[in-house]
Amino acid sequence: MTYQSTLAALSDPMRRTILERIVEAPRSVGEIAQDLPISRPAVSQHLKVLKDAELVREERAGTRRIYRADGAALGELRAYIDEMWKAALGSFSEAAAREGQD
Amino acid sequence: MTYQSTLAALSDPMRRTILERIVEAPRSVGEIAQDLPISRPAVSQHLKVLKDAELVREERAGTRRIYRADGAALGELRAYIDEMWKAALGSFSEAAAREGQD
DNA sequence: ACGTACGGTAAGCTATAACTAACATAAGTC
DNA sequence: GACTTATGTTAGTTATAGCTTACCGTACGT
Repeated sequence: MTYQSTLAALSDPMRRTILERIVEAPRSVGEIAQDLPISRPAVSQHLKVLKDAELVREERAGTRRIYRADGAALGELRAYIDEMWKAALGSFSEAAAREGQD
Repeated sequence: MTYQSTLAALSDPMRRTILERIVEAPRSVGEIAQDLPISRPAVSQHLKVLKDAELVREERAGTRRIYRADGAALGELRAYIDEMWKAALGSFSEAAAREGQD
């Protein structure tokens, strides 16, 4: 159930946008906030959620803080989704087979 | 951006529990509600969300409705997570390499 | 030491998600 | 056609997520 925080973090579109920027390249809070239609504190709050979910790591550089993507949490979520995906496909192909047979 | 509804649906723990049951085997609403600590209408509402997200298909059988897992939406989400995961690993290994080099 | 830049924190507001209880609907049963 | 079973729908409540504004802390430059 480690992926609870991961899924909760990713369910917000603004947070996904932020994470996508960070994944593309490590960035400071200011850089991230610059292009977004929300205030800098709002970005800070989103970053806290991402950091708590371990989707992102904070790295201090003087007065700035650089945020960098962390793959571990995504890896766990990936495994979970993958498992369910395979199981769901099985359920679906069963249904297809049954329909074809009738 | 098709995975917005998928992620929103999966972000709720109760909904994940419900989906996991359905993935394990197709079930009726009553069967699902039986083991859960929430009311049957609540289950119905969760199922609506799962159905709207196309994580689940409804199949009528007399007065009952059987819910079955649908792999398509999970597949799309899987691809998205996978892409980000790879990119995040890249970002992380860069950092590791940089640390090793210093 | 003072000023400035960068960013986290707190308080307060608003929208919405998740739940229950009560009602509505639809399909089999006699 | 009334009765029952199985499920969706509506109304109303409560908790919480996400936002903004205002404030606080910390590091660097002079």
